[in-house]
Amino acid sequence: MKLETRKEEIIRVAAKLFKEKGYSAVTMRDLAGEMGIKAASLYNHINSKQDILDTIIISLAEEFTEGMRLIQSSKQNCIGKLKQIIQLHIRISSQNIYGMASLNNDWMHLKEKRSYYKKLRSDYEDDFRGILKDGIVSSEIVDLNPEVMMFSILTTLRSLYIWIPKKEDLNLEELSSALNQILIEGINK
Amino acid sequence: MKLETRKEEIIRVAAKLFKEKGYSAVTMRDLAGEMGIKAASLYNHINSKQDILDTIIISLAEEFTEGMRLIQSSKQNCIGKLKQIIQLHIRISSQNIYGMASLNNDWMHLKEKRSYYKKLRSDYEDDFRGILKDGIVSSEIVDLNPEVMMFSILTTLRSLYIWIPKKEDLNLEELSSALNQILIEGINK
DNA sequence: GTCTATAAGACGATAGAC
DNA sequence: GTCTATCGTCTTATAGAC
Repeated sequence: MKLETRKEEIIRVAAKLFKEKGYSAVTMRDLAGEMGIKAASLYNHINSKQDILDTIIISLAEEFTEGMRLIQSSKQNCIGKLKQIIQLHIRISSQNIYGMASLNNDWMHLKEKRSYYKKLRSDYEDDFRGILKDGIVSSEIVDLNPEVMMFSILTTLRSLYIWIPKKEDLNLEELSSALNQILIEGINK
Repeated sequence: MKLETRKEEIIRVAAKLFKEKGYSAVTMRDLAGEMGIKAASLYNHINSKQDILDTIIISLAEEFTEGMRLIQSSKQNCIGKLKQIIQLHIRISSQNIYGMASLNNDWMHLKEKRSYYKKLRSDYEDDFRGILKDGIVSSEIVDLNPEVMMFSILTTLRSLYIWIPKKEDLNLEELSSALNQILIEGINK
């Protein structure tokens, strides 16, 4: 297991603070204090506050893009792909709880990388929508507005970072199984 | 129809800016600029930036609390109450798209009112969970982890403010009907 | 009700010593 | 790699003229 560099430590601690207060409300002095050093010392490892946010968000967004690429290339039906998407979100979210908060809430503070991020997100949603539309055509899923279906499932998955740390007694296999049922079969008996 | 006071206008415009950039990233100069006046002039109508946020968030949180109180006092089964909760979120969210963003993303920037807000939210979730648990006991809904069911439904409803303005061609009755089906019956055919 | 001027401090970031 | 000192700018908010 590779040791964490100082730069990686800064990014990890920054993501934790960004989750608590949001990017704009976290100062370089806050971050330095949490690291046990002075604010000026941070600049020996990173270029700017903006760079930290860029790194956190873009690396996560690319991870989702790569995950979706693998799912798309697998030969499965709609329900199978949806279950894999649920798995993908649980895996990435549980591995990077703090970063997921920035991805969801602070992407608007990206500058040069903002349009790139929006392209990745938009492509991801296009793939997701395509899977649902295929499922409607093949009669695997109900013929309801695919936009509303995607919205409902995706917002649940995008909020996992809030709930996973609050329910530590709930293991990830149990969560995965419950979400598969709830999101796909519903809660009605 | 009552005319909007200057103070109400400031709060409405502030909520719009808070949705776009978050509370911390919006300056009083931004807000004044959007109003067509100077920043100092704002203080003739409001006490502080903090007060604006307090007003936006607490009034919405109390609206949800009151809505839940009415639903609880109505004699309905679990599914009936859930459908009313869906209606409640659609109604409040569509009437105050901008404010919902602050309620969801900027509540951590409350100061004196923060614990009051957290109490309202926690009570709301307790009521929601209670409805689901009753539904499990009466065999109306499936016997899955009520925490995960609540998480899934509630995060979808709490994110409505993002999606409603993006899908203006989708009217609210259609949205309501689709959400009832998706959240309760699932998407499986 | 809006303005100009300004207080008092916090902000991101840099220079240069050690 | 961290420090002290500091720059130039932006921040919320107030005082007082009109």
